[in-house]
Amino acid sequence: MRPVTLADIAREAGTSASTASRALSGRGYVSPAARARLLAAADRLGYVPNASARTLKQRTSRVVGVVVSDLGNQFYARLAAGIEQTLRVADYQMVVLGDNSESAEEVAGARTFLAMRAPGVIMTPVGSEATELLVAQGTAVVEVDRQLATVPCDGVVIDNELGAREATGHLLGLGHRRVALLVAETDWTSDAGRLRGYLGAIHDANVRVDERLIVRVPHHAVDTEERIDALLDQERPTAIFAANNTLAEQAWRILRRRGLRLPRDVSLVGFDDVPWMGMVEPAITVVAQPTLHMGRRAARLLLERLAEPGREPVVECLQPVLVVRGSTGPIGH
Amino acid sequence: MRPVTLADIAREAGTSASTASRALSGRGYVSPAARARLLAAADRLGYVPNASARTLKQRTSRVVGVVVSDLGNQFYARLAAGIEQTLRVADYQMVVLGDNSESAEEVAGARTFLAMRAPGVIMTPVGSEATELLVAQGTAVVEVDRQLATVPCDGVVIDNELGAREATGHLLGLGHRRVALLVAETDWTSDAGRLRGYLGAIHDANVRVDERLIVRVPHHAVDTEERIDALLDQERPTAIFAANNTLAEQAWRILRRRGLRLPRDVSLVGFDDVPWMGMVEPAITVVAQPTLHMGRRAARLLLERLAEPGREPVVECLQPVLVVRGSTGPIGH
DNA sequence: CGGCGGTGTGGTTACGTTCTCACACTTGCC
DNA sequence: GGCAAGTGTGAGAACGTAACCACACCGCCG
Repeated sequence: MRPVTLADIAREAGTSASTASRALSGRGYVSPAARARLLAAADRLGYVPNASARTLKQRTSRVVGVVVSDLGNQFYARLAAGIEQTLRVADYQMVVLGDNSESAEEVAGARTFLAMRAPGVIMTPVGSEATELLVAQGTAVVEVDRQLATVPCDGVVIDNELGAREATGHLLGLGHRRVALLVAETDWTSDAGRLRGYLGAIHDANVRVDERLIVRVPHHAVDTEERIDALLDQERPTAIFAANNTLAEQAWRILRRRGLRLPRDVSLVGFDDVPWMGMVEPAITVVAQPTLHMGRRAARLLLERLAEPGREPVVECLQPVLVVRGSTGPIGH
Repeated sequence: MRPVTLADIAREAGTSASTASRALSGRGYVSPAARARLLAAADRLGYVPNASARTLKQRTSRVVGVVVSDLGNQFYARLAAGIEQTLRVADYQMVVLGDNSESAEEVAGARTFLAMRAPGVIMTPVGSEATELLVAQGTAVVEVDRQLATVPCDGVVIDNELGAREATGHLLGLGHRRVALLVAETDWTSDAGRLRGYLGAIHDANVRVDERLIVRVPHHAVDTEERIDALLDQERPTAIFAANNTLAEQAWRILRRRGLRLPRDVSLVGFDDVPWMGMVEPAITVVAQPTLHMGRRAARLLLERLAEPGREPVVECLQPVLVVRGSTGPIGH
């Protein structure tokens, strides 16, 4: 039951371990005859290479670390799916770790990946420490969805500002003047960009920004509903722009519970298209982002960097697209 | 920039590598003074243990392999999320691989995990070969969602037959007699159980089973819509039981496109509750399964087996629960 | 006082692979 | 004929850790 080693198949084929290694890894000279004997022996004995021995010797592994906030969230799951697909065809493995949007867990994850000698890590960053740690040790890092790094590294983001600007502009174009914004209270570039886009659109329309219409919801907040309720009670917005998919869902539930009709009583725009948004009646107007594609792109960027370590950092910015559906309409009277 | 090794911190603290190893791994005698010096040195130098060296030496790793059909499907993503949560607190890492419901890819994944010397693997199996391979090499395997293993191994499933029986019984109780079944055409226990539950309920109600009402949809089928259309055109069922979340979604879309009203024109029951089902109007009656919990349970089962390898295989069967919502009602006239 | 169990330490080896090097043999070319 | 370049092979040394073993010291008891 002891696993079969290179030495075993070398003995079986009557060669040395060196030759066996060359035959199976495909590097270096091996005569066709010897190669054939070795491959046959490996197959016969059911040889499985020992990845840790290889990693130890080569000082790098075929493992790419991925750290996302929460695999349960559709957005991160799709990101991971895209990453996995791309890595798999390149014969890399994906190790997924969840931080709970906690910087400490993210750093712990980084240490884990360093321990595994992962050549690269892809993450939706929460803080900058993890990236600093990794880059300092020579690990390639790709940030996805937002940029927090204080050191140069690759990234894949979408144009949050543009997306938010279009969403808000769409509402303003329909005549809305009291447009509320629900946004996560983070120091992330994603949320900052969406806020900026919102403000920019309002400014462009020569509407006065009303701070009371901007609801900043902290992470892990338990009183999100109360905040939205308060907004509706006190500010009576005619339209709401919910800047991520969970806020959109909560807003939608509250509006429905209150019996408010979309879009007659209030218009709603979300950010990040998830299945329910296209299925409810009326369907939700949303800024859609190519999530799966972002994952694929991030993985590809990482692979490129591994192939060419000296390359200048690249930050890819993808375009979101506003999908107008039934939840938005002209302002009521 | 060479990574810091045990030897480095041993030198720094004036001890041998052996002592350093004992101090940092916590196994064996080390004087408090030496331990303190070593921990300080490790911290100062930024020591990161080399996981591959450890794995090589100990002949086992802290990595658990997970292979699911498709991370993009909410069901598998939640499963993975539950697994990851549980593994993380036990200080194991999760490597996720997607087969595309292809047995060959599943086997390739198994080889990968053997190469990584993963002590255990959790999978939603597609074939039995991968499990056989793994178990033959001494790797613990937990099957989730369905059982295909030909060798004894642990498993976490839900009572598909019961769930389907309740769903079908619910429809029959509402007076439906032409109850169609949409089910995936696989040899998986999950689908087989759901079919059995459907048949059982119909039989119990003394209704004749009409084979034409049973639509078996092959994997990767491109003509699923046509099949459902044909069912509606030719058989005019008054109720449909869609035995997984994707079939439910397709059925729902077709019904809506045709302008059929739920539940007046036709009743619809799904299997596996996903967010949109509770949000559309009317909401979809569904057999809900504790997906996240299944993932957690599977991981826990694996950890238990790793702790006690000789234990008899355990197959945990969780209970689904029928959530009655608006998509089902008394038969029209 | 001799042995004995507990404490603490370091040397050495093994884990399985890849890589470097040395060497042997074959061609081909000046 | 000799020398260079190409082809093929094996010995041996890493890679960084943990386990095993030997040893040295302490206090204690008979």
